[in-house]
Parts: sequence; structure tokens; C-alpha cells
Amino acid sequence: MNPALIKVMLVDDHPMVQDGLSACLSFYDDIAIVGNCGDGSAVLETAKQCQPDVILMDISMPKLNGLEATEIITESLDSAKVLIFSMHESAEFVTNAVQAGASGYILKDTNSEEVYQAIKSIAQGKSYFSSSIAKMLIENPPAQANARLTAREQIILSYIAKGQSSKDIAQTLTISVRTVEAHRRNIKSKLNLDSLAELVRYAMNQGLIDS
Amino acid sequence: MNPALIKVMLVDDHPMVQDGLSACLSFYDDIAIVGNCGDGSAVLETAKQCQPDVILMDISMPKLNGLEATEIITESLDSAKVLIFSMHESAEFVTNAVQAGASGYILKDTNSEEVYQAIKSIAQGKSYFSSSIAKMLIENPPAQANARLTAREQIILSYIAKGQSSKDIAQTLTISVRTVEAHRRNIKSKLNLDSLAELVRYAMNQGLIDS
DNA sequence: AGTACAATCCGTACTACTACCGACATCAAG
DNA sequence: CTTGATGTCGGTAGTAGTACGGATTGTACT
Repeated sequence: MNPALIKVMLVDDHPMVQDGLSACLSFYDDIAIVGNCGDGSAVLETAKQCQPDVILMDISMPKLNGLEATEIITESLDSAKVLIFSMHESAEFVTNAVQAGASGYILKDTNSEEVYQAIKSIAQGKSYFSSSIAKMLIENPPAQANARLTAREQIILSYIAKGQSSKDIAQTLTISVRTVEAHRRNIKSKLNLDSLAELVRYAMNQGLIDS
Repeated sequence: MNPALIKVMLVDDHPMVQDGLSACLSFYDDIAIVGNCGDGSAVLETAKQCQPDVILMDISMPKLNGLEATEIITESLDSAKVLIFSMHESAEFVTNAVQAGASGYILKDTNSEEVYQAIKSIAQGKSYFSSSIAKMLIENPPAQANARLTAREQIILSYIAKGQSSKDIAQTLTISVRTVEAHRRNIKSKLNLDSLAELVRYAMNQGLIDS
């Protein structure tokens, strides 16, 4: 077998994206698509059969999501590197992915040349991130350190995201409105979010409230 | 020119999806990709140049979203039919798309054969909906009569949920702040939702914005 | 022609939230 | 014991959104 051949496995629930990737990557002689799988729950099984070098994984999938799948893969098969292929350009997603064991993170709006480069890097044991991701990590870098909300702040945020006004929250928690407003300000400043709408979305993505 | 040739234009902000569609549709002799466009804001211009028969449009895009773009297209170019290509499988979303002037609605997890069939139907002036969409529309059909937002209201709501203020939205759409506020009130009253937070959650659940 | 609805716009008064500034008590860690 | 983080509270001024009250235009259906 050609030692330079990189075996790639695709995990994405959109057949169109799979087809697109297959089509684009087929132009490169040193890449072989050895398998694909439309659902995170079958990833491990398929990966064991295909023995891929690189797994190109969508992050948002029904049933088992990409992060969980990544964790399972990186724990069970250290031969396979995971490259996340996501449409989400948020610091949380990227850091979560890295913590789950992903070696790289590229956006769905990257072109095929960059996908190819990313796969090559990952296969060589390097990491790879979309330039916009790298830029984003540089521009608002600490994020996580500063972004960690205190327990109290999370409670306040959950009430905010449920639609309660500062006054309501103050009454519920029997504290002053000013205190609630102070927490509000601190939360926004920590998360670097301006609008209430963004707070709500953050809370939903963090699972602080039910959808 | 071959009269049976269907000219298709793609509108999607993910190059991979575009490439995937191009690759899949290139197998069919009676379909020609005459243009593509990665952003809703350039749709009308591109469409005027390409004169497509069918526009395959993603619904969630940065800047100008698919619903707005669909409205613009169907008002300006009656030669072009719009086929929505979405990952969102919700009744409201489909009816919204239809109200905006779309002739069909297919899901991103459909295979290329179905996409081809859908394009054929649309080009013949028929409508086309993914079978799962049709099934869903039968199973929970009417939704709330009161809850159905107009196309304009959906557009406003999407901006609200993105975190824009009424002033911002007014500037973006070049209408008065009072108009935006009026829409705001109508939306809340129709949906029977009091707080901004609930509006945001509604918008997210309806897929009007990305998570 | 009449009705209904969507979309546009305005005035005024009120409430909620924001952006500054400040303070003080507690408690854990260096 | 000092320092820092957290949680608590306040003044003041400004901005954003709400709750009434209206109005006009255009389209679409009866």
C-alpha cells in the first residue's frame, strides 16, 4: 500500500456535504475516502472497519453529536485523528472540540484546497485551524478564562434567558434590583456580548435553560 | 439552445454544499449550473445576469437571509422559481417559505436523485416538497392561526433575535423606527410572548437564526 | 365597491435597561 | 495580613422598548 496515501473517513448527516467533499477530495491523488457515515452513533464501528488516518466530522448531528463522537474516537482509536468540519464560528465550540480531542477545526465555508491542506496537516500529526478561527482566537483570546461565570451569575443569566426582568429576578432572589443589574453588566462584560438576544442564545447553547 | 435544458443557480454560503450540488447535478444532462452566489445580498444581481429557471436557495445565510432573498426574487423575476434547500424541518418554516414565494422546499438530508426530481418539478411550474415535509404538514398541519407571522414580521424577528435594536433594524431595512416597533408589538401579540428572551428562543426553535 | 389585512408612520407618557461613577462585607488564598 | 474575587447596594443620566392612542397606503379577496 502506498504509504503516502491518507485514508479519510467522512461523518456528516447531509448527503450533499458528503458528496461534495468526496467530489472535491477525489482530485487529490494522495487522499482516499475509505468510508463515510451519516450518524455519530455508528462512527466507532465504521472507524474500526475502515481504519482511517483522518476523520472529517460534522459537529451538529442528530442522535450522537460530533463532540461526543470525537471523544469516543480519540479515546478508542489513537491512530485516527479527528478534524472538525463545522459551520459554527464560536470560541466555545472550538475549545470544546479541542478538549474532546480534535486535532483541527475548519469551517464549512472554506474551499476544497484548504480542506485538503487541513487533512494533510492533521495526517502528519500537526493541528490545523481555519484562518478565521485562528484570527478569532487571537482577537478575543482569553474568552474561557474571563468567560467563566460564577455560580451566582449563571443563576442570574438563567432567569434573564427565561425572560424575567431585573425587577422580577430581584424579587425572586430577594436582592436589590441594582445587584441584579450589576450581575447583568458583569455577565455581558465577561462574555463580551452586547445584546440580550446574544445572552439568551449563549444560555441556550450552554444548556442553562431548556429550549 | 436546448429547450429542455434547465438553468439552475445556487445560493448557499457553504462552498462545500455548492460543490456538492454542482458535482451531483453535473451527472444529469438536462441541468446546467449557470451561476452561484454565496450571499443573499448579491442574489438579485446574479440572477439577472444568469437568468436561471430555478434558484436553489439555502435559507440561513449571513447578511440577507433566504426568506428575504426569496421575496426579492419572486417579486422581481417571475421567470425564476425558488426551491428552498434547508436543514430545518418545521411546519412554520415551510409555510413561511411558501408565503415568501418559494415553489418548493427540500431538506439537506435528501439525496441527489430527489434534488434532481425537485428541480425538474419546479422547472415545470409544479411545486415540490420533501416527502418528510409533506408528511409533517399532514400530521401537524394548521399550527396556530394566530401565530402565523407574515414574511415581514419574520424578517424583523430574525434581526431582533440576532441582537439588533429597533433602531439598527430600521436603518438596515431603511424604514422608520416606529414601523419596526409596530412589527415588534404585532409579533409579540401574535405569538403571545412578552419578553425579548422568549422571542429569541422562538426564533431559534423556528430556525430563523443560527444557534 | 367594500372589507380585511399588511405595512408603513406619528405623538406621548411610562418603564426597563445601560453606562458611567461609586461603596462595603465576606471569604479564600498568597 | 493584605489582596483579590464575589456578592451586595446606591446615584445619575441617558438610551431602548412598551402601551396607549391614532393615521395612511396598497393589495387581495368577496
